[in-house]
Amino acid sequence: MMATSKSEQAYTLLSDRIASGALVPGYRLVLGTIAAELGCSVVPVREAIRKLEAEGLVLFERNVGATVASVDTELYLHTMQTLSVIEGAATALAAPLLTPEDLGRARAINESLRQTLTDFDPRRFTELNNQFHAALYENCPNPHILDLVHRGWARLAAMRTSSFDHVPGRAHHSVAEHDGLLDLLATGAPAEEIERAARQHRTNTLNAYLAAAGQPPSAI
Amino acid sequence: MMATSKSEQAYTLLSDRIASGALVPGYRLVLGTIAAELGCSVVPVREAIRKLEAEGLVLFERNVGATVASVDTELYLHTMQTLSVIEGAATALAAPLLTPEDLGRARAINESLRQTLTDFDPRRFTELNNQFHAALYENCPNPHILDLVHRGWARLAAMRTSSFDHVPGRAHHSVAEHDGLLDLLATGAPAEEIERAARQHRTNTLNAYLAAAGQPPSAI
DNA sequence: ATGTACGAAATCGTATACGATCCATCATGC
DNA sequence: GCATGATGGATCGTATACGATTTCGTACAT
Repeated sequence: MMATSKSEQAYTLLSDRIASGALVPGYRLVLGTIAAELGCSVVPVREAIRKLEAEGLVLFERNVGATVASVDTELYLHTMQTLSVIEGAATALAAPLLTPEDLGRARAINESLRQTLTDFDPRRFTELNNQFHAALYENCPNPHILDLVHRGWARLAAMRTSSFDHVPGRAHHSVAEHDGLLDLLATGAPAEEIERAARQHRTNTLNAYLAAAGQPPSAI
Repeated sequence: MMATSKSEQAYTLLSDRIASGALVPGYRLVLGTIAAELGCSVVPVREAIRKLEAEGLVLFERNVGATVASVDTELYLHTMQTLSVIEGAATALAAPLLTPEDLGRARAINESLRQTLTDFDPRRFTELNNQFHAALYENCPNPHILDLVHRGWARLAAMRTSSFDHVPGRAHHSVAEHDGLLDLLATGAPAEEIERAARQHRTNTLNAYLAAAGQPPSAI
């Protein structure tokens, strides 16, 4: 009858809205309101919020309520740093399993990225950029690492604000670095080298943000 | 009146029991039973289980129920691999903040470890080993990474089985590798080098397990 | 004007209740 | 004997209800 439970529906709904930015950080999540909108009672909504809390997407205060995790520059940058580490590992682990078709798709996506550079649209760039990296690490044989990458992205998406959407010139470098990464993968470079390159690519972006925030570059 | 909510009590209770091994993997968590034991209704227990599910400690199947995440050799090893990556990064990031006192404490713990080698007790060794590593990475400036390390340990503790408690000879190597790591830290080696050493140390343990399971060593 | 006390409204936390679903057991037919 | 289908019990999923707690506005005293 019902394919998914109401608590899962609530979880998906809220999760999507936070990721899409429809629910801005700091927004107050009132149980009754959400329940009314979903056409259910508060119990499933509470469960959904508990899950979101465990993932760090919302803050839950006893007897006060839940709010979308607030934008915290520091946390945002820390999450990026974490992601650079995890995604580097994921890419290295997935590399031996990449088929020529996978690489071809990744190259095609990167060409699309290159085209967006002339008429830059941050949202589209981010979207394609995610697709590019996902293509490289998606068949990582360690599901645990893959899960962490996905969670990391969810957090970043939830916290993304206009102030971080674009660092001038970074997009051009990014596309070029993608080329380098693809070449490494095509030549079957050792795992360690791939990991270093993938992480460095992410760290470069992180450092661009850090520099914009007047902070020293990442130590790793 | 009530310091913590019942759902948090339930969460803590179950979390502790799983970590301590009192609840073995595969154990069926029946809402009503747990609720009765806690002296509360099922609603808070459900919330607690949702949180545990989000952390990967329990499996939750719709209309069927929750079970403690089952022992899965593959998942166990994957979690170790993940931890080697995260903990390496955490150690590298924490290294510049280590005080001589911190290093002294770590050395003392490693000496305790060395002493246990003569009359080997796997449980005590594991406990001290955790203390040693925690001393090195505990003041990692990236709370997100630190959180992942803690969660990784919780998962490993929850899944630990007798079959993985001990790989012959590994403990001796481990203590020696600790010495090497301490020396690196004392001389203020670059972050990259520390990360590699910390990760390699973990990867060696992982590979010992993999070898025992007749599998090839980790690629990273 | 500022701070405090109080009361009302909003919201949370959880017990209870009951329908929905699943699983095990047993009966039935082949 | 084995497959198939019915039945009862166990368990889950969630609506509802109500007490507990916080928050906010208002009145009052300083």
